[in-house]
Amino acid sequence: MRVLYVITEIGKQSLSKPFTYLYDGHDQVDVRYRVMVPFGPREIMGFVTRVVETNKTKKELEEETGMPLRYISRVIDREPLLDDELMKLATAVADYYMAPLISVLQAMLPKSLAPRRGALKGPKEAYEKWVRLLKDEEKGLTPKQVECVRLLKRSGEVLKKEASTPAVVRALLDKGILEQFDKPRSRYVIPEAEREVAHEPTLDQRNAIEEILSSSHSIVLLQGVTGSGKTEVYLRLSEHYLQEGKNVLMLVPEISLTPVMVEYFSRRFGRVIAILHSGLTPAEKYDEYQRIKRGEARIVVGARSAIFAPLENIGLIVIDEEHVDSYKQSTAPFYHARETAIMRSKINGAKVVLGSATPSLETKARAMRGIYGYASLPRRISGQGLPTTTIVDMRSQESKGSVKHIFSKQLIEKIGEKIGKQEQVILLLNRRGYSSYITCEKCGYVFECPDCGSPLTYHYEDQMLKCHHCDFILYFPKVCPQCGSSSLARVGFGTERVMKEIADLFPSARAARLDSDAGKVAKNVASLTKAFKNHEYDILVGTEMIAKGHDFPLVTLVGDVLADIGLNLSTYRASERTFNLIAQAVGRSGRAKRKGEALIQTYSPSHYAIVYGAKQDYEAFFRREMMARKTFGYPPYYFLIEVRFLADKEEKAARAAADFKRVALLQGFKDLEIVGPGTPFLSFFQGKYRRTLLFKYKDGTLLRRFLRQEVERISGKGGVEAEIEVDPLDS
DNA sequence: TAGACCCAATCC
DNA sequence: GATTGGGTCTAC
Repeated sequence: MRVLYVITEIGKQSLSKPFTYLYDGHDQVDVRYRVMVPFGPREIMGFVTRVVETNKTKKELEEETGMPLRYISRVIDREPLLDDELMKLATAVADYYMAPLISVLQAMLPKSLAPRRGALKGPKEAYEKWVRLLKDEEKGLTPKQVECVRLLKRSGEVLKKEASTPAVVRALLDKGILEQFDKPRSRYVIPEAEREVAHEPTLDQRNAIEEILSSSHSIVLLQGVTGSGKTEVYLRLSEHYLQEGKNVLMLVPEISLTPVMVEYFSRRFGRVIAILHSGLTPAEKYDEYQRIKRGEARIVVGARSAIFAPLENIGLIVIDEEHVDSYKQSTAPFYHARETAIMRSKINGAKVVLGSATPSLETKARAMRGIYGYASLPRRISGQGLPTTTIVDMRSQESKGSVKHIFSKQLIEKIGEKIGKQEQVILLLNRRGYSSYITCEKCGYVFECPDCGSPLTYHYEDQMLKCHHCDFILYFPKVCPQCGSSSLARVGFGTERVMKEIADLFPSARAARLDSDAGKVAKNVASLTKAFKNHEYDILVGTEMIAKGHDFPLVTLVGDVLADIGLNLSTYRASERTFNLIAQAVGRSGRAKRKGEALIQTYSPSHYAIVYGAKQDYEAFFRREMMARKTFGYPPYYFLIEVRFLADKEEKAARAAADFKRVALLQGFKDLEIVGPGTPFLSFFQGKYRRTLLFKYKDGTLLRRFLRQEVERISGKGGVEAEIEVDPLDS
């Protein structure tokens, strides 16, 4: 007889302890195996964390534990689900982020291998489902269905899962408006890129490589200005570790940046690369996962979740653009890929390289204190200096009626000049849609999202009002629902509006737009960037998506249409984000032979994030921002943990938060400040009211234990759910 | 007073 | 997360 300790697939704080089951069958079963277990009246999946062999009978064991024990229903795996290294990593992540271990396991494995029931009907099929439009009809459809129809009208054939939510697609298929068809799965075949002959690294690059390899630190910050050739350093380092027989994990901040990185690596190293990110179809992801596990790949390139790749014998982990927020998962277990990489290197001894032109304050501070090693690339590889930047004070621009111009005179002149010279222009505006909100000029009514209360953004392309925070959408109505007036004003502007202004001002210019609306379908991002690179367009308009990573040699002007967006967000990182975005955007300009220029339009021309961003003066920004962090008690001087309370009644959430704070204060922790109870930006969302408490502390050993216990204790009681996020970025 | 409905405790 | 059972409300 074997006693199995099993954690269940239910990733809830209150259920994160192991349950005890019995097994006397003949199948192989051990720790790290998945099993099906009876759980109350039903059957769920579990994951074995401990096995004890015994000669005792069921009865004796039940007497011993003082509760009735049940037998597991069956064993699922034929071998352990994870190797020792990944299991240790999962435990470390669960521990640090105070998350249920099962939720970490679920986050790190492909759906069909995760410990959850859904994995049983997992996707191992060799094809994938696509949809296309059968008839162009919108009558009698819900807004979401219409949105889907219009997307297909624009994009043609689309992967089923990219078209819309499953329910919407199902409905449209039933109505005969869409048709579904199978395409052979395009297993991500790495394009057999022509092998390049590696050119000589520059002196700076050689120094950086030498510094990283000889550093006694296992974690090294590689700080290099935009266009300084960080990628070449990654490639050279990879070559070094591959030659030593070690493998390489290469992380990029976004899925859309993987193809570029894959191309660099495949040109240098051929086909030993695997790709891992959440944009792959389930079948592709399963394939790649197994391929890595079988040892067929030496290099894994991917986004956040690729930090959990089952790659063995890793010698090097690179986190490119380590400062980017998307490395932090915004749902449980809320892990950060950079911190996870560091945990992994402690387990497997790999070297971690954190690359950035504008490192996060945390990373830079640790490098300066000697906790991390440091290497730098101070010059651009082209020999070009950084672009000349100009800050344009929009307050002094003439007004056209009551509406401010979107473009200053200076920017219009510059755009004309550049496209006249057959050079390219990037216009950055970190806001999607046409106008930021719609208001009635008669009664002042503002269209708001009924689900979360934020204003709805008007989208010209499909004539819809959309919520940018949840997935609510609505037809653009002709009249005000409050007073019936038809004078609805479109206030504020987004990327769609910029496109329209460009079309009016420069009718002959070829302009393209790239944001997450246009890039909804993954292939669009790749084809648009490629087309722009080939000079099929003169102007590229987009959100921060276009500011990162890409190398467009013909771009000599970057215009930041409104740098203030984001500066007023209620997060302690508002300045850092604004600075990063400006610095990254400016860095897109003049990367090749021709000198670049950048123009920053703003209503806060003296804000330090904008001034230093325009100058790309990272060091000055760092010093100034560190002062602010120290004064206000934020990272890297203090650690943060946010506890959120969700309930169906506002008072319940508020009461739970207040009670929690009172209990916490009674503990008398030193150097602890509790901010709140606060009302988060989305105070009502998905049918739940929210309140938050922010814990700011220096030494968390006792506090962390208390928080975990207390959250576990109150969670699920009195209709309130509590949730912990360690190191929140948005507080 | 039976049936509908809601909530929250329980799951090994 | 899903189920159940108990408590309370409601309609006749």
